[in-house]
Amino acid sequence: MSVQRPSRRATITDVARMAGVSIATVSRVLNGTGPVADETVVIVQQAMEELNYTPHAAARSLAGRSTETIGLLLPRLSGAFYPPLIRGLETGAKEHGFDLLIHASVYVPQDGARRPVPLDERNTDGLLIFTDRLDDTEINRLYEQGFPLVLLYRAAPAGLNIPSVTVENKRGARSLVEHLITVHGYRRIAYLAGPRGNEDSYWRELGYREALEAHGIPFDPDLVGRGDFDDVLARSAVEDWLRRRVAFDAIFAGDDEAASGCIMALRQAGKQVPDDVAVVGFDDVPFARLMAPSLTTVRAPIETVGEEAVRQLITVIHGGEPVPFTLLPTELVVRQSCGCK
Amino acid sequence: MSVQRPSRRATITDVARMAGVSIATVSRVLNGTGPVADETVVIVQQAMEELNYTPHAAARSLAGRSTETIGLLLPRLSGAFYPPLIRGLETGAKEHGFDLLIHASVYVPQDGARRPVPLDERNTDGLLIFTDRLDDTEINRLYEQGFPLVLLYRAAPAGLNIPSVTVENKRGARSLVEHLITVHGYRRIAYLAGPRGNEDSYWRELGYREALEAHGIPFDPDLVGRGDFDDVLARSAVEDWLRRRVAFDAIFAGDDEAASGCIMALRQAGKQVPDDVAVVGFDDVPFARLMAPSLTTVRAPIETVGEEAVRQLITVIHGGEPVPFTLLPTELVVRQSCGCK
DNA sequence: TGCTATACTGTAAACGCTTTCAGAAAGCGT
DNA sequence: ACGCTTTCTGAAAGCGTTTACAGTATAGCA
Repeated sequence: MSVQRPSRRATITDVARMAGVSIATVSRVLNGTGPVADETVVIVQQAMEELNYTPHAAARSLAGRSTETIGLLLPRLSGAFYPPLIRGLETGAKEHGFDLLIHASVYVPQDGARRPVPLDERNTDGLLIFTDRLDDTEINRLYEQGFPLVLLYRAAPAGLNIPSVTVENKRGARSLVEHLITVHGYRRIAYLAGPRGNEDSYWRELGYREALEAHGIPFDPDLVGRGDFDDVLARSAVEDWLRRRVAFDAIFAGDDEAASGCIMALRQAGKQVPDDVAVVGFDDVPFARLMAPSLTTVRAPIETVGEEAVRQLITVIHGGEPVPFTLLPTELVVRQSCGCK
Repeated sequence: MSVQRPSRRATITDVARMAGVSIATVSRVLNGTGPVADETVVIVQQAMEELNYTPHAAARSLAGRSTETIGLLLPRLSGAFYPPLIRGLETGAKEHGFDLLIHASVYVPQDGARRPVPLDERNTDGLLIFTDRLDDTEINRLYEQGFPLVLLYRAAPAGLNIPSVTVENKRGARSLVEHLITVHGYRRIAYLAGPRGNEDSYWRELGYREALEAHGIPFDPDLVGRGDFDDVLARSAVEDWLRRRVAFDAIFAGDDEAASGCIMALRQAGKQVPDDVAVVGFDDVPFARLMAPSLTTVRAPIETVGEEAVRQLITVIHGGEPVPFTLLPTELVVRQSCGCK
């Protein structure tokens, strides 16, 4: 029985010493680079086993090897939207033998002592960037360096050839709003926009406007509010409308999360959904079908977006030619919150 | 206008060269260690600014400095349970100036070529470990090394003094089941357990049994199934019961996620909830109130668990004395899925 | 004036790894 | 016996930091 020293983690040197070889040889058997005698391989492997050796990732990447890890940068993780996305990403990553490290935090623009992003070209092999998590100058730097990047739910900045994957927002929104107009005859339809600058929101609003226009309904700026794709904010936005006695017979909430906020606000105010006011969302997150009333929405293949994004990223990492722009189809899902039954 | 070299990231050496000082000095102004002439500080800072310098985290931690980062290890991120937890963790981390890095992946026990966990004592200052994400031997190693650890939703392995934070599962479950018994008169109450070995599930089942016993209802093993805290699995578990014509008048689904699966299964089978079968969950995730029928459940302060866990972890990191075991109170939330109105 | 303390700065080692280079040993054809 | 490959191995440099250590001025003090 050996003395258990205050177990420092075993290093490559420890393994080398125990196996009676040089660290170079250990490195070789570890990575399968260069020829090593079968006999030596066995000895080294035993030593690694014995010492429970795990290579030090930081040292590894410092010494210039790939990390087998991809990073995901997003502003936050709270919300029903993210779980399917993450699931897709994980599925994709696992499939290709990559690890996924996630950093969720809002991007704080240029303020003197800004924190560096803890996930970058130095500890990952590639980065998935969700919406506006990283600003264009940083994206530029990474891009010019040739670092593998894939954008989620946003297009690449002008001139940069960065693959991006998103969904058919405009088309989905348009068919959703047209459903409200043609099937239910609503004409005062409100829209709750997402966060400022958000691309999804931009396209959804465009779809909304197109639908109105196609049916001769004038666009009324009073009927556009900010829900920020967030239940709490959407709720207060609707409360505000109610207080100001804005008249509407339906709300396109921007996304499902916001839709749930709308429903809470309306219910609180004693309005029936969908009888008094119809509410529709976007995304078809898992709980949409479980809501009361079940939510009419647009199915966006969130999980597929994740898988596809990873696929593109790994293509880039392997030096392949990615699909520059992937637009996944959306589909209207009619349930009850629009007035259908 | 200067020539734009294929922008390699600036290193401390670049900064030193530009400022005309040694790298030691740069390091000193960077970390505020050791005395540096005010004048020099300015010059160095300008150089850093100019070069857009960011220290290389991996190199830093290699050289033995703290990382200002804490890691979160969990089996997965999909499910309504996680967003509030993450939110709590982020709030806590941000509050203390730490970054949070997340690795979500099931733990694969001892199979020869097992992947090392990409988050450990070498790139974080401390680790938050959710349920059974890491096995006891690894926890042991980290612990003996004196590495800061906090356990979420599980107690420390015997003998190890690792802080852990969880919720009053047993008490919550008991009051939930007692509600079903005393208020609604149900006697055939089924229970859907969580994943094998899961502590939450263990205590909830204990609470369930206590409630039965306290009211003279014999425990029937046929009424215990596996839902794994997952909607899909819970759904098929219920379908299985239905197929086998097991009789029950209420289901305690283990958690809210599983409850939603139960409701889908029952609805599919033409059963009314709560009229034919009552369903209750646990956790009170955000969508519980929005479900149809709205879900009777137990409010577990998930977000608070997160905040508290970070607080403990950071206490340990700073060398303080943590609270060894934090048990947060739960509270019965009566809505409609139990039969109340 | 010379001495010592003080303020500042640079040199170099170390962290754990990969990789280039060169050398040793063994096999082969002549 | 000779030289040439081929196979295997080790020494050492380098990745970007921190930090002990060793300076070098400068100021203060006798």
